[in-house]
Amino acid sequence: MNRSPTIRDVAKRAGVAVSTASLALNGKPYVSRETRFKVLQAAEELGYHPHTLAKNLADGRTRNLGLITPISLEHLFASAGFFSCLIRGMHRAAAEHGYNLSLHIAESEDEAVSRVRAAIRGRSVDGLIITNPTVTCPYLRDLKRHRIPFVFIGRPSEEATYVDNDNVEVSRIGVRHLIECGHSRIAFLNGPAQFTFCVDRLLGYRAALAEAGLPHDEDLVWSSDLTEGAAYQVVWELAPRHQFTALFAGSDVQAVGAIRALQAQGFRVPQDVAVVCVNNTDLTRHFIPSLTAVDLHEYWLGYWAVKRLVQTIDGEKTEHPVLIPGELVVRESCGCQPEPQAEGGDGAGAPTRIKPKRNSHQGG
Amino acid sequence: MNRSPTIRDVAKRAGVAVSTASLALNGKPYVSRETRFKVLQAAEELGYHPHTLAKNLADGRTRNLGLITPISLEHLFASAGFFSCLIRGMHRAAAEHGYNLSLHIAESEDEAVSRVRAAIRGRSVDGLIITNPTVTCPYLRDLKRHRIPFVFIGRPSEEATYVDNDNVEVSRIGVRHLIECGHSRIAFLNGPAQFTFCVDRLLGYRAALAEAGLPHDEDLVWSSDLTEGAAYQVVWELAPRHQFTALFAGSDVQAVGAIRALQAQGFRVPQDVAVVCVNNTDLTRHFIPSLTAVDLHEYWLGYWAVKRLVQTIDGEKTEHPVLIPGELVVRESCGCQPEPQAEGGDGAGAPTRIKPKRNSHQGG
DNA sequence: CCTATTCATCGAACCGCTTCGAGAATAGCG
DNA sequence: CGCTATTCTCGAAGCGGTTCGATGAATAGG
Repeated sequence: MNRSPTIRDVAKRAGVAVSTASLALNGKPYVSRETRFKVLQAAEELGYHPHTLAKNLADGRTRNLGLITPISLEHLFASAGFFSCLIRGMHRAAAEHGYNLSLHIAESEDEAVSRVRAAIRGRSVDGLIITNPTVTCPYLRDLKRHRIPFVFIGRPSEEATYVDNDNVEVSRIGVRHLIECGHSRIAFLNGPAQFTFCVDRLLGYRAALAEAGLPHDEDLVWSSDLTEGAAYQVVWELAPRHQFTALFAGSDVQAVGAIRALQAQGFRVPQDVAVVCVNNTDLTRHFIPSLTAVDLHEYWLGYWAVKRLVQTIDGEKTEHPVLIPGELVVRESCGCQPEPQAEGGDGAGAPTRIKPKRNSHQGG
Repeated sequence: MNRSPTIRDVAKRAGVAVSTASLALNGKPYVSRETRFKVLQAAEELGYHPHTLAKNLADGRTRNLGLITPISLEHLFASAGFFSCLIRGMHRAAAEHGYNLSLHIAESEDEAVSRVRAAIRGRSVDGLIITNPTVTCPYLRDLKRHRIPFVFIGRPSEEATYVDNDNVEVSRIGVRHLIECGHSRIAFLNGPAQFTFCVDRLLGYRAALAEAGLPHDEDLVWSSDLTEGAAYQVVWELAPRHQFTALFAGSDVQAVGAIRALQAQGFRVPQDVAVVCVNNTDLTRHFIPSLTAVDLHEYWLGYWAVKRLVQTIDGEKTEHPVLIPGELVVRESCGCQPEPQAEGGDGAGAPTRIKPKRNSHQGG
């Protein structure tokens, strides 16, 4: 009937054996010019296209990459458009290497574990990318026992291949900018220390100060949940008790909470307190004042995660992590631009981008 | 030797034929109680888990659903966290029906077409979900010719199964709220008419006015691109030339552009002009004033799209579209003195809002 | 001129599962 | 008790590819 043509049909039409057809179709050696031509022609005429599943079953590769995402950290994702960018980057790398991306979203860590296991058991993927590894990392054992290639997005606590933002650099860039704007008393509103990225960012904050020969006042290091309300409260409480002229916030949403608190206490932003934050989002673009932010390049995070995973699958040993540099996007909140941006231009008003020095973050 | 056990191993250990093992394992009838037990036990002992690929090849189903997304409309996605929500909803429905989700992102419509074709040829999916169908809809022919089940997200121009926001309702809800706040001269900043959702929303706008017995002034229907800058320009130009006390904006970003323009001209929001917009996002939550918005429930959009697709795959004929209702989230920009109402959802950044001015005494 | 390689092709086995048709055993019924 | 249904089990034939080992033919080497 209308059954789509198989390689057997092609072989028959070309007058060759199935095995020969397979070789020809796949560009393998040991096929004469004419034979190859005959086969290709037959395939063309028949409108032949290989059956993915069959191919995969036969050669034992699924050509599938699984993305495991415990969405419990959803706000982190959703807020930053993180997820979309990440996925796009992953998708591009996957496409470059002929892989497919399949999604495994989990509402909880337990569910994430069971999804990892299901993927392993069903042998439905050649490798796994796991975002937001937690401290416990319960799947690690399974992954290692079954020798299934995997890459984490985000720095895990235990040793494992991972791709992450260069969070030390990220905050260093942000703080350095504030220093360059002339500030020396810079508060840091960090996220909860349970996240490795917050730990790393604190290092960057200190590094920037040290670099500039500025004293480091531990009292200026604050911390709040990633919500606006939490940030508001912390800043509301701590701001009056300290001397500072600038604030570096761990996220766009925290920055907004902080700014509201500051304004409520009579500080003007950026005149009295300059603000720079992490995460370049719609919010930082459209907030008033628009927020100077460190862009995390989530796209490349996803891209390199897949790249790395593919390398692992191909048996290349690449132990050291990939770190994605951040990039400063200067807007109004840091107060270093005399004029507010041109109104009505192309949306957010063209921001000034400051290129970070290129990190040689990729090995080969 | 560490080869994972196959159904043959199970059969052998249970002392039955492979075919019997298969029946037992899959809970099919015509297997005696004891035999079934023996097989299950053997499987358990061996740690047997079926090989997805083999299963799929054998019974001709891939258990894969493809998501085709032309990302050209990325800003639409990214800005609303649209994509993440959509995907989560899709994922949930897919999981409920035992399907897998595989991603096919395209940077252009051409690429989308080729991805659709590739998916069809490779027979790698049982069905396709296609977001943002365009007017031309070039894949439609292929889809129909190959009889592959598909569902659109967004109303297509041609006839086809689709799931969409109930865009007429969406704007009707928003405008109705403004009317209830006492406004009668309500401007509408719509998006480009090339999008079906903009067309629909205009209908809703008119319906709301008509319902309330208010006159409809065509001069108050404006339109701009979905960017802040475009919105700013349009409002900047048109606002002074018309009498109005409220504005309904087609998106969060447009609303921000409009508000900036209004403020630049000396209008206060919400005192002089009340604003309500479509899209409940981080931006609407955290902007000052926070924006009253119609939440689009993208999660359910994704959920129902998959649900519908599965129905189609199962051969149920369900021609009429699924329309997802919107939901009004009242905040400050409409000026109607919002209650501290609980927002639907998980509370990430929900209006546990701390109000800077009025409530400054509440702190702590 | 004869043998050792290399090249080109083929048939068969296989990947791991489902399903079909057939046969044996048991049950139902007049 | 004989005959048809029903229940249970089995072997074999796919699903649509890849890959291995064998077989000639062509080429090269001595």
